[in-house]
This record gives sequence, C-alpha cells and structure tokens, in this order.
Amino acid sequence: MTKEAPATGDQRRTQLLRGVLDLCLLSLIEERPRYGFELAEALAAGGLEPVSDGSIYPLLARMERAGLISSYRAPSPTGGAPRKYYRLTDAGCAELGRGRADWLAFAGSAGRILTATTQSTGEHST
Amino acid sequence: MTKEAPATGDQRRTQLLRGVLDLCLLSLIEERPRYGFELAEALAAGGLEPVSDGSIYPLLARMERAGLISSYRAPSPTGGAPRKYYRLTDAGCAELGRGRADWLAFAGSAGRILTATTQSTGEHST
DNA sequence: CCCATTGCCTTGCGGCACAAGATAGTCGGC
DNA sequence: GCCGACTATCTTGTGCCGCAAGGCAATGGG
Repeated sequence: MTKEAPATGDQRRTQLLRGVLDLCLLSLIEERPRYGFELAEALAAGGLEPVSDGSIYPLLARMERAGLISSYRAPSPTGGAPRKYYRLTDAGCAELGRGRADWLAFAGSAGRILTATTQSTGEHST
Repeated sequence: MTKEAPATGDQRRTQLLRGVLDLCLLSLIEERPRYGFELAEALAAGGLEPVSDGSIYPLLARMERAGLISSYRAPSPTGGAPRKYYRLTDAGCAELGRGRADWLAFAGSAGRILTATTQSTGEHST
C-alpha cells in the first residue's frame, strides 16, 4: 500500500493543541518560573500526551518576542546544560486571562454542538 | 508595514477551530442531511462565530473523499443554485464517536491545566 | 433581457505542531 | 585526560488547514 494510514485520532490532537498550547504554557508558567523541559513534563502529567520539544521551544521564543514572558538562565542543579526559566510579564498575565475566557466560550459552544443531537433540553453554562 | 496587528483573540479562535470544525460538521450532519450554506448558519447559531465558507467547502470535500460523508444534489426550494446535501456514512458515524471521545478527553485535560493554578492565595487584580 | 440572490468551488497566503538533527554544558568511567 | 552519556536548548524542512477574495452556475423577478 502506498501511504494511507490516516491515524485520525492522532492528528486531531495535534490540531487541537494549536488552540491551547500557548495558554497551557502560560498557565503553567504563571504558577512559578519554569523551563522548557519541565513544561513538556508538566503537560504530559497534566493529561496531554507528550508534546514535542520542537513545538515548545519555538512557541516560548515567540511568546517572549511578543512580550508575554521573560526569561533568565540558571545552572542545572542536577548537572547538565544551564536552564532557561520563563516567567509571566504583565502582558502575559492579561493575555492568559483573555485566553482563558476565549477557551471557555469556545469549548462551551463546541461542546454544545457536539452533544446537541443526543439530547435537546436542559443545559447550563458554567 | 510588513506585519502588524496580532489580533490575538481572533487568531486563537482560528487555531481552536482546527481541532473541532470537522467534528462539528459531522455532528450537525448526523442530525439530518445538510448543505454547505446551512452548516455555516448552524455553526453561527450554535455559538461559534461565523466560519467562512472557504473553510467549510474544502473540508466537506475532504471528508467526502475520506468516505466519512456522502452527498446528493437537490434543487433549492427557495430558488437559486441547487444544493448539495451531505449525510453521514458508517465510517463517518464511527469517526464522530471517536472524535467526541477525543474532544472530551482533550478538553478535560486542557481545562484542568488552564484552571489548576487559579485558586491560590490572593488573586485580586481582576 | 438583465440582474440580484442563492449556493458551490478554487487560489494564494500565513501560521503552527512536528520529526529529526545540531549545539552546548556537565559529569562519570576508564 | 579523553570519551560517552545525559541534560537542555535551538534550528530547519514538511505538511496541514482556516481564511480572504474572487469566480462560476442556476433560478426567478423587474
């Protein structure tokens, strides 16, 4: 066979990530300063399948360039290359707030459409 | 100007759509046969901002090619070009089921990460 | 006959997750 | 001392897809 293997479910997660990955990072960074490797682990621990570091580092760079986060370097206590910690800026904090609202609104609408046909009455928005 | 206007919120919705737009269409079609124009309206009515038809038609074509939906033409009762109705195939129905599960799992994880840190000591800005 | 409306489809663009690989710093074994 | 292993960051090329804008087709009314 040529190359079919749609792997539908796998690809959907990738597409879903596009909308919330930046927000997740922002949210995790809000908790406390974090570095790239740690973020990948935290995402996996949070229930999202492992996100490749090739997605995380460019995204962090973009967000820093956008002024949403700032970074500083610190040596690795376990030995190894120095870590680059990120923390939220004011703008990043504001953006995170907006993003959370966006996500809630969107997830609500989408979820409603996706489950609307199984039942029709009685739903509430939180 | 080369590039400007981040329009953050606007773009986020676009990225979010990637993960669920196909599922939404599938879900709406499951309810009853629908045609392109109608789907755009249904999405808007469902709470999602208007999705451009330039996104919907190619997606429908892709899904038909993938065997998830099938189509038939019928004249427009209100006068105008004939409509192209889509209905779910077996595969489409199965895919919709998988997709719903994927969405629920993903939305759960993402939502958890996004709201995990909100409650701690002192959140006062608002 | 002409034109507005309804409805479908195509092209060019831009953004992003991903795989794979390169780079750098530190440590332990030999 | 040198080499391999581990930690951690960054870069390039690829493919996917929503979107804006524009074009085509069919119908019915002025």
